[in-house]
Amino acid sequence: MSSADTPSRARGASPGPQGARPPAARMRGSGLNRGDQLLFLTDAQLRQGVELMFFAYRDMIADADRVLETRGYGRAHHRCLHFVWRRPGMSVSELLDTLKVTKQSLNRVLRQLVEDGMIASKVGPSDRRQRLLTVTAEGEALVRSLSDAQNARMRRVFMEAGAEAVQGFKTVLADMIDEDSRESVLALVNDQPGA
Amino acid sequence: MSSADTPSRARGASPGPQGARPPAARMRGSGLNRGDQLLFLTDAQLRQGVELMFFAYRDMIADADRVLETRGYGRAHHRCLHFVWRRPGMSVSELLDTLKVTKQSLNRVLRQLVEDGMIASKVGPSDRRQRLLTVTAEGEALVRSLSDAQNARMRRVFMEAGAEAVQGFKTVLADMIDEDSRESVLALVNDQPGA
DNA sequence: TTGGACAGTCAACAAGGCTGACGTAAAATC
DNA sequence: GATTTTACGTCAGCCTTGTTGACTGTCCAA
Repeated sequence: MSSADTPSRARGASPGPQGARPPAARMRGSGLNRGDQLLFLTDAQLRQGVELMFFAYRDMIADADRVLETRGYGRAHHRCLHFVWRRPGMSVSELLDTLKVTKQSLNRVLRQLVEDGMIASKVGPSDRRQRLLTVTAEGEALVRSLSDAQNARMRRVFMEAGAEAVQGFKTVLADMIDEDSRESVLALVNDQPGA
Repeated sequence: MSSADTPSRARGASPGPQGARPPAARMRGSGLNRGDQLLFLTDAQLRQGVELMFFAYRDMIADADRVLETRGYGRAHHRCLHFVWRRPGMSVSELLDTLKVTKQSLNRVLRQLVEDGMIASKVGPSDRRQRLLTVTAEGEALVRSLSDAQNARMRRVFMEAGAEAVQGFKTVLADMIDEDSRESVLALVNDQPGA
């Protein structure tokens, strides 16, 4: 009620009831009037975006959770392991920056992973205050099984949705990242593992 | 390395380095060969999808967090409040189903919200075992300020990305939801607040 | 050489998940 | 009518993962 159907700082165009799944209303560039153009900016549409993020993220993360609990690890371990794998040799503070948690919080899981032989930590050659992190062979095996679990879902979804939808998906998500960190985050995301 | 560039149970087509932001490679339906068609299904592309979900979700949730901490509430309160607002008069067990947490976990935050006068709980008229939940005027004001915070980001993103990208974004997220619950979740998401 | 800045560690606490056990009332079933 | 099932609340205790505060070790510049 109230502001739910207002045109979001833009213009008036009531969304009206739409079936449980809008059948890919392929609106091409120029074949629509001003009202249609802004239809996707109503508060109801924005709320749908937020809610979809919640449900999709929850179910996506669950795939990895099932693998993690067999090892006695949590999501924090997963994130830590993943990004060290992505950027071998990164320092603790670099990892801190990408994860945006406190160093004390990170340290707990990092210590476990090092003790378990998943991550190797060695003193930086130029700056001996730093600990440079790499995943061990065992750690890489775990990373692989974790990403396999999540990739299976992604692969199915991408396949069903098609290349064009995937492109839109990535465009929107990239824009959603905080502007301050967007450039560096996208540099990490788009970095090829083999390069 | 290793399986990172393999064509994902499909075919071989190496992605190769691509600039920090693929400039909207608008591949229309039929103007591409088999290799191009499957380019978006490489493991590297799938990994990007997962990572983008992580970063976008993190930054999106942060908007609401800033509002919540001024009230002394957490994300659990937010979720609870939001879905009661979306489905006024829902029972505790219905809320349990949508949130997928245990009743003990929910009960802790729900009790607080009722005590604080954000949510009203009254005995069900037909089944007196049930507690039917609604948000109070005060609760609705909080919901509003929370969604305002998140909608601001969504609005900017949707505006910048355009209707077509938003369509793709929603298609992919909807497909990402567990198949068992997808239908009921989408019914909730697509339900118009005013209806 | 000394004081600040930085990297990382240890300790304690809080939020919010979880399981298990138990109680109570109401509904459903036998 | 007696029994079982369901809906909900609650107590107790555990775990993960976030927080702040206090601390050590290292580097560098005044």
